[in-house]
Amino acid sequence: MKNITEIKNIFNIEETIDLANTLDAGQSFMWQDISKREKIIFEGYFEDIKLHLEQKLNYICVTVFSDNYDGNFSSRLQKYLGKPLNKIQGFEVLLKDKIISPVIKKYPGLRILRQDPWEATIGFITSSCSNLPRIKKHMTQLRNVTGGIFPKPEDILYLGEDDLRKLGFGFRSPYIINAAEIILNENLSFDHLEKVPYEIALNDLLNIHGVGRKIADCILAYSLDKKDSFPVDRHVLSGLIKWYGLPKKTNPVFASNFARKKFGYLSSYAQQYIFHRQRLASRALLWGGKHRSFAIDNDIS
DNA sequence: GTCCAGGGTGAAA
DNA sequence: TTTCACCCTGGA
Repeated sequence: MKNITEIKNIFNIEETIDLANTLDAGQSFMWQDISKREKIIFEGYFEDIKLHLEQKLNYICVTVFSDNYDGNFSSRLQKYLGKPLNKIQGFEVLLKDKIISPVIKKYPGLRILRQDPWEATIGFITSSCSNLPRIKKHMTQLRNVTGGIFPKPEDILYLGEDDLRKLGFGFRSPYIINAAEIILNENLSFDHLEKVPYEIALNDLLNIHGVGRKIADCILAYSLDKKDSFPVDRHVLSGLIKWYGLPKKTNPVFASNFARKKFGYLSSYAQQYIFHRQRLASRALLWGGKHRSFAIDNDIS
């Protein structure tokens, strides 16, 4: 049913951002691809306000379905959308990497998001041993339970494990409860994690039951701006083995430490590009194949 | 319809 | 250090 009281506000973000590969390729599970015909549009929420982001050549057209936002909304949204690699000091090092360099040239508009850490934590706990469509479905359902506003830790506890299981979270349900408890008991503060170095933030996150190294690294990289985090999932692991000479049976923690040492503060970008290369390689679409990217090559070429 | 595997983790061998 | 169960569902 169409909501006749729906208010639309439109503004543009005058920057090149590759929406599809930034919002809808594993960093976030909060965006739905609602593209039709030639238009690339993603629907999602920022600060619990419903948005449409439409991919234009050199900018993003933002439609806000609310009147309830302030003058700094746009700049906070820009911060959420992160920075392109070429705005990171010393990024040229990655151009010298034979594996990463061609992917950078293909996807210069790929960014690292700065999501809300609480939402990211729930999202990545949910991602464990699941797949993209299902994770997104769960995240959407969870948001809908609380009327379009993403549930706070207290809402999660109010829901309880049984209701989470009914929503389909399965064995991840108690993990989500535990995350909420740890936040409410003030044993973990995301504001604090943002300020401390990677290692300390990592150890704090590992206290959440159901958060291991991979999920912690995702939270650190994609919501807490820890650019020296390098999440290793099965795809990235096989990429590292295939392209960087790691032994066949390397475990993910060793691989992550190896990559962090190699890429330093460019780790999260390096990881995304290796992930994309592996993702495309596995679909045999990399060179010359059809793919969805409306990124415009500006000053990286 | 049935079968399998999916961006992992924690506990038990 | 290695193996296994854990929930559930999209896609073959």
